[in-house]
Amino acid sequence: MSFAKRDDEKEPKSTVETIQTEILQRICFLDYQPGYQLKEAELAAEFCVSRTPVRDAISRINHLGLVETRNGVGTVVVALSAAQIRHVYDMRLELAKLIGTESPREITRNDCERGQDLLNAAHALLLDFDPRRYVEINHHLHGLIADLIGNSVLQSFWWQTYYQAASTWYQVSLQMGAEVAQALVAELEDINRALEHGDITAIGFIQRTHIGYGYQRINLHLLSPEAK
Amino acid sequence: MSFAKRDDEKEPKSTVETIQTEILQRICFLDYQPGYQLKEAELAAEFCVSRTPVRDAISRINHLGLVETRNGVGTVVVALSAAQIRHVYDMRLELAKLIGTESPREITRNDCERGQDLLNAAHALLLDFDPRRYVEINHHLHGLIADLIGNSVLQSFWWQTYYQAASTWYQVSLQMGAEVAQALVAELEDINRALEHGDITAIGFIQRTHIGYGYQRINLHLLSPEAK
DNA sequence: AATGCGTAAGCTGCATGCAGCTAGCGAGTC
DNA sequence: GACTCGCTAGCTGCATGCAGCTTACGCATT
Repeated sequence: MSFAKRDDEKEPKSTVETIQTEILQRICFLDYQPGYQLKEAELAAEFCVSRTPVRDAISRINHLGLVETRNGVGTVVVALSAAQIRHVYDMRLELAKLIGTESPREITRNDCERGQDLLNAAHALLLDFDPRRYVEINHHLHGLIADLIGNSVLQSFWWQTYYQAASTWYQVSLQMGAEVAQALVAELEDINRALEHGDITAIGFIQRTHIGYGYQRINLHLLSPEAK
Repeated sequence: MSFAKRDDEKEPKSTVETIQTEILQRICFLDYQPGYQLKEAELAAEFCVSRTPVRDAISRINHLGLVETRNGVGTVVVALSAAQIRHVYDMRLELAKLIGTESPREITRNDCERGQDLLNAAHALLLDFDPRRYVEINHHLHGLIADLIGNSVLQSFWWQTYYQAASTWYQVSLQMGAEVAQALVAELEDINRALEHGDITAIGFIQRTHIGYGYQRINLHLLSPEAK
């Protein structure tokens, strides 16, 4: 099981993996919005490589369903339908319940420190909100929790649904602004409490709760934007 | 969500997808056993294409964790550890429970007929057992059930765990012989009953039950072969 | 002015050649 | 005889060129 990608792991990643992660982040952070056309030659020039590794990276992202490549046309970032977003969130709700049960690993002192760092960063966000920073903190929080999952298959699935859902978060944060920061602080406080107690099962349920909240926000601000 | 692969869909598949499916089946059917070294040039010659599409196909299979590519060495079929097999089965047990709940589609007359065909094929297997035929029927049964899943993310995950577990089934069928055919007949009888009643939730639980039986067989015959 | 067609530009899919890496074998040395 | 070093065969990673497909623009016709 090797597809649980992390962007802060220490070992040097291959060229293709680097490009893949970069493109993925640009999609999640909405640098590439739905409908944007990725051109292999363009990306190849930017990363100073040939089209071959770029093609490879895009081909892998295809598996997540975030882009669609058509011959003679190009690779476009897909706009997930309301039904697909619901499917992703339904699965995340179910997967969250399994985090605590599927052979988790022990919580270490290091985990607690990472949680505290993230909480501090979230507090800073309350004073000076920045959508990109918000998504970055979310990203690190996801990495922290994914690391606790012992079942490698579940870990992989958890990452896959994360990437599929991430861009919607960013859209919401653009519309709601600092409001989402408060929700993030609340989530991190809950999670830090659970980390201190070494209670992974609780972390799963906390995640499940806040995923539910997040989906409510998406329903209000994306799928029914007239209610804004 | 485009990675729910089927080998019997009607639309013409691209070269890369064809090669990918073929290699995947060879791994699942143990034509390529763990440790076998896939050579791009060799496969390219066999499929009468260049190394490029073969590389692409192998790269995609990498996501399933079934092969591992190392520079200068080659691509070898990995042997899943006992822990990984357990992880896959644990996840399949959980996913099976969701089949009936995550927005399934309606059961049609066609589904029932496909189920009957498979049952007949399984009955034939009782008289003249053939391990490959056994796996093929299992494969079609999986396709039938995966088609009933309405949640595209769950459908994708269901296929992913299927490919990760399939090769272990084949190993067991080689050791147990006709015995597994009886289990397959029993499973298909249960599933056909549920199909006739249009009860998808039941199908999920039936799958869950028989996945449990399958894991027991694997524990007996693969992970503790001395108990044979 | 509207419509149909042809053509060209731009993109992806694939083939091929070369560079870099790895492993294994054999010669040389202690 | 055992061990070490170097070389070579074979593989993957990447660059580049060409063919095929798609789209859009412009021109001619009605």
